[in-house]
Amino acid sequence: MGNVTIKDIASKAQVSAGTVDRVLHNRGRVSEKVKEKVLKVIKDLNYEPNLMARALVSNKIYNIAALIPDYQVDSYWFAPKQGIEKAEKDLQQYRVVVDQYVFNPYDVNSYIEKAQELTASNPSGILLSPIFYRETLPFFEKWKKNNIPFVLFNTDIIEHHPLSYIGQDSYQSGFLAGRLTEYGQADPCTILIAHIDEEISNAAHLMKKEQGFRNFFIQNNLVDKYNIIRTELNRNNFAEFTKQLDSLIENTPDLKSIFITTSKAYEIAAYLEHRHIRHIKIIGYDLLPKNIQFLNKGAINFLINQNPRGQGYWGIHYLAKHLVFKKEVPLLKYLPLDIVTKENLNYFTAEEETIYSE
Amino acid sequence: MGNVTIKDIASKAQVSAGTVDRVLHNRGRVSEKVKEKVLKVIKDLNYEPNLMARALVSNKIYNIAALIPDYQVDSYWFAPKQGIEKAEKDLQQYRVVVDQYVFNPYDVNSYIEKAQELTASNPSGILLSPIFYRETLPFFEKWKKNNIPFVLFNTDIIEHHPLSYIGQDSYQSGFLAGRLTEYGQADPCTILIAHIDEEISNAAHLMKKEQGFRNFFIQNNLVDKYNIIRTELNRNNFAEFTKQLDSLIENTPDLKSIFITTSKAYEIAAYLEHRHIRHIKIIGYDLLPKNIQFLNKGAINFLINQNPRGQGYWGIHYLAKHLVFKKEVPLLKYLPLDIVTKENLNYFTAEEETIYSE
DNA sequence: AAAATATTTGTGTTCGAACACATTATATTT
DNA sequence: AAATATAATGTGTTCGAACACAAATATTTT
Repeated sequence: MGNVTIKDIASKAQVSAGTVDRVLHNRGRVSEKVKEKVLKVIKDLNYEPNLMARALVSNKIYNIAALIPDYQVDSYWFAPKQGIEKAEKDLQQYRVVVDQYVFNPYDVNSYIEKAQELTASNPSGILLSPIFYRETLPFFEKWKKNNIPFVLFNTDIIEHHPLSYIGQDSYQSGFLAGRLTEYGQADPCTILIAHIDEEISNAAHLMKKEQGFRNFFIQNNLVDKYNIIRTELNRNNFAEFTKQLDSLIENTPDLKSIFITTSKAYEIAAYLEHRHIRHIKIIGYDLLPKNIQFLNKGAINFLINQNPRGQGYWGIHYLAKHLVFKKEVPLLKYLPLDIVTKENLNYFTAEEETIYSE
Repeated sequence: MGNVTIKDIASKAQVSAGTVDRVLHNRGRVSEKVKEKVLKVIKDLNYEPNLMARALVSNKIYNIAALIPDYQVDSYWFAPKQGIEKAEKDLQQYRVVVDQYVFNPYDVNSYIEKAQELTASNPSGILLSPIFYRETLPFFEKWKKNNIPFVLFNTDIIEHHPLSYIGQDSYQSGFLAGRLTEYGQADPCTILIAHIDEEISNAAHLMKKEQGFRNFFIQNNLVDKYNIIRTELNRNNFAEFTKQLDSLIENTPDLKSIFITTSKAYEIAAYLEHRHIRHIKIIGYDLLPKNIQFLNKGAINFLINQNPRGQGYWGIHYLAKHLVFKKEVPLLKYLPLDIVTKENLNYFTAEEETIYSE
C-alpha cells in the first residue's frame, strides 16, 4: 500500500509506463480498451502517485502572488504576513515562491494598482484579502479567464468561486462572545456592543458579529435579563471618541460589559484606564500588541483570536496543495475560535511548528 | 536560493559529486584539504539538500513503534491514537510506518509485556506515554544503548533524555482554570477541586493542576474571597461516590463551582443533573464524548482541551522529522491550552488538515 | 495496393541525492 | 624498484514520475 509504482501498473496491465502516464493525465490519446484496462489496474492496486518523485521531476517554479494590506498602516496585517512567510519557507522545497503585493488599506487606488501589477506578473496562484469588494470583481473575472486559482482570506466572499476561502465564522464568534459575556455577569446589567471601525468594507463582518452576539442572548432567553445597547465609535477624532464614551458611561450606570467587534479593544481599555473605571469587563478580538498589553494588565478579559497568521499560512498552503500536489482543497476553511486570556496567551503568540508531510 | 545541487558544489569545488557526498555525510575518507574546500563551497552557496530527492532515493522504511494505552479501557486514549494515525497517513509518502503496541493502562504487566515486544521489533523510533514510570526506566536504558530515539507524550518526564516531550503544562492549565472559575463568580463562595482518579500514576499531574489552580487565587489576592476545598473521589464504587458528593453538597451550601482535574467531569455533571442541581458551575478537561454531551447541555461550562490528538500527531511528526529529515526537534513542546465551550466546540472536534511541507 | 496520414504505444532522459563500485593517487612493504 | 596496501576520488545506477521523442499500428487517401 502506497508503494505501487507506474511500472507496477504498466506490467500488470501489459502496457508501457508511457501509456499508464497518458491515462493518468489524460495526455495524448489512448484507445478506449487500453484506457479502461489501465484504469482498472490503477484502481485495483490502489495506486497513489509518489509526490516526491513528481515534485522532483516537474521542475516548475510556482510563483504565488499575495495581495495584502500594509501592516505599517494597520498592524492587524502583520500576522497574515508572518503566516504567508512561514508557509513560503515551509514550501520552498517544492519550488513555491511568494511575491507580496502590499497596498494601503485606506487607499482604493493603491489596491487597484497593486492588483494590476500582480495580474501582470501572471502568477501561478493568488492569495488575497478582498477588502475592496467592488473593485475586486473585474480581477476575479480576469483570473478566472486565465485559469489562475485564487484563495481569499479574512473577508468572506465565496460567491465568486475562489479556490478556497479561509477565515473566521464572524457570526459564531459573536455568539461565542455572547457566552463569555453572559458567563461573567451573574446579575442583570447593561451590555454594550461597540464597533470601532475605520473602513466601511468591514461593515458586513461586524454586523455578523453583532448578530451572533445578540442571538446568543435571544436563543438563551436572556433578553429580559440584560439590556444590550450598541454604538459606533470613530477613533480618528480622539476628542469626539472620548466625549462619546463619557456620555455613554454617564447615561448607563449599570454598564458592566463591553464587546468590541474590531481589533481595537485597546482603545476602550485605554479610555477606561484613563477614567479609572475597573468594573467593566471587556471582550475583544485579535492579539495585537496593544491588546495583549491590556490583557496582561487585566483590563481586557478575553480576546478571541481569529488566527490571522493561520489564515495567511493556510492560504498559501492551499494554493500549494492545489498547484503542486494537485489535490482538492476545501472551498471553505473556518479557523478555530480561540479564547485567549492572560493565562493561555503565550501559546497563541508562539511560533508555529513546521510540519513535514505527504 | 534553495536550488543549489550537489553537482553545483562539485563543479565549483572542482571535485566529483561523489566527493561532495562523502563530505556531506562523513562517509569514506576525504583529504583534509579537499574537505575544507568543499565545506567552504557548501557554506558559500548556502546549500540545502533537496529532501524530495533524498527521500526518493533512500528507500528505507522507517518503522515507528507507538506504545499506547487501550482506548477501550480508557476512552481518553482514543484521541492520541487518532493523532498517531493521522500523522502516519500524512507521512506514508516518506515511508513511515507506525506499529501500535496497545496495553491495558490498569495492568503493569501488560505494559511491560508490550514494551518488550516493541523493543524486540527493533523499531527506528518510539513514541510512548510512560504512564508506569518506574517500569519504563530499564527500557529507556536499552533504547539509548541501541540508539533508538524515543518521544514521550502526555506524561511529563524529561529527565531521561528523550528526543522530545510533547504534552501540556499541567500547572498552567490549573492556573487557567482558576481564571475561568473566578471570572464566573462575582461573589464570594466555595470552590471545590475534585480529583476523580483511578490510577496513582496520574497523581503528579493532578497535583500540579491543583497547585496551579490554587496559586491563581493566591497570586490574585483572592484567598479571602473564595473558600477553596478539595476532595478525592472514586467512581468505581458508585454508591460511595454518590454518598460522598451528597455529604459535600449538604455541608457546603455556598458551593458554586467545581474544578475537576481529570477527564471525568461528566461524572460530576451526571450526579448534579440527577440531583437537579443547576447553580454549580463546572470546569473540566478533555473532549470526551460524555463531556461534550454535558457541555452541550450547559451542565459543564468549560472544558480545557489539552489536545491529546495533537500529542499523538506531533509525537510521530517529531520522530519523522528526526529520522527522515534529520532535522532538530525541540526537546519540549507544550500544546496550547484551548478553552472550549459549547459555542466553539466544533472547531476542536473537527479533523485537522493535512499539511504539505519542506 | 501503395502511399500518406492519423492514432496508438514504447523508449529513453530528466530531476537531485545516495550509494555501490571502479579507478586513480599516495604510502608502505619487500 | 616493484609489489602491495591504503587512502582519495570519480563514475554510474537507482528511486518514481513526467515528458519529449521514436516506433509501431491502424486508418484513410490516392
